[in-house]
Amino acid sequence: MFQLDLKSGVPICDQIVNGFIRMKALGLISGGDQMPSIRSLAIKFSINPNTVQKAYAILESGGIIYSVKGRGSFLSDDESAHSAVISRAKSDFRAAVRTAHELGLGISEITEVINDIYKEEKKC
Amino acid sequence: MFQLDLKSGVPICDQIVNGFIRMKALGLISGGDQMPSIRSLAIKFSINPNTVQKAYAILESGGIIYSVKGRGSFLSDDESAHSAVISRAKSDFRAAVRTAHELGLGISEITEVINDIYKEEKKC
DNA sequence: ACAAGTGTACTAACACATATAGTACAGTTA
DNA sequence: TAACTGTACTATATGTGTTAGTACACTTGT
Repeated sequence: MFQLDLKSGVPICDQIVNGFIRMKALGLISGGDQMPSIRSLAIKFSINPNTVQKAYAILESGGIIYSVKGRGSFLSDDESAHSAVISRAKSDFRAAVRTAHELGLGISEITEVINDIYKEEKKC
Repeated sequence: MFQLDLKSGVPICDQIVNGFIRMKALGLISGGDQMPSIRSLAIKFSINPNTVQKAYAILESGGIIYSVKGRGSFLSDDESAHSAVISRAKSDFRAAVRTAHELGLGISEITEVINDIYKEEKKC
């Protein structure tokens, strides 16, 4: 399970959303798996249930999970929903690159950062 | 001179800060150059002078510019201040890459975005 | 049937950041 | 002196994020 950084400035609900997407991407969870209940996750993270609910609502609006009243929330089998979220992440990343470009970062410095973080994949 | 996107969600003061840093990086302005006055820039962009003042305060706190009461604001000669800001931008970009990596974006998708935005530089 | 757990849907309040509006003061320059 | 400059306030409005509390409908296990 992922962790939260309450003082990072990143909205908690976004951290929860990204946490589950990351777990899906890493194969730690897969389609059909039951999500933690809203209340239990709120207790675990010592945050408000409404915040978890908001995160789950975001995940459900994106088709990443589906919820059944009285039963719980489950990870969707729909791979296209997951890839759509990845597409949105790509869009966010594009904005970050654009900002870096505007501030004068050269392509060499950019690729340096990329290679640093993706070094494991490059070895393959 | 750069332009503002009032509906981008990016704070206006940040856009102003980044705009001048970008101009410095591109060589459009250099150390000792006089900055536009707070009021004139506010009129030019049709925004509140306080917003410009906040942007200038950020730039001054970072050593990018210095202000003289009654005379105006001027671009600093201190290159280390500018490089420090670039360093911070690099750090922010690193965080964005890390997020993209965590969400499962492959290096091919990453490089695709990079090449798209830096295409002009690649031609050189 | 009952209790416990589940998602869902509200309203209210608070904190914070952003931006606007207006005013005032101190210093410089022509 | 007039017009410009930066600086420093207060106040207001807006939007977002979070917390708090309540209520309802549904499912599951006993």
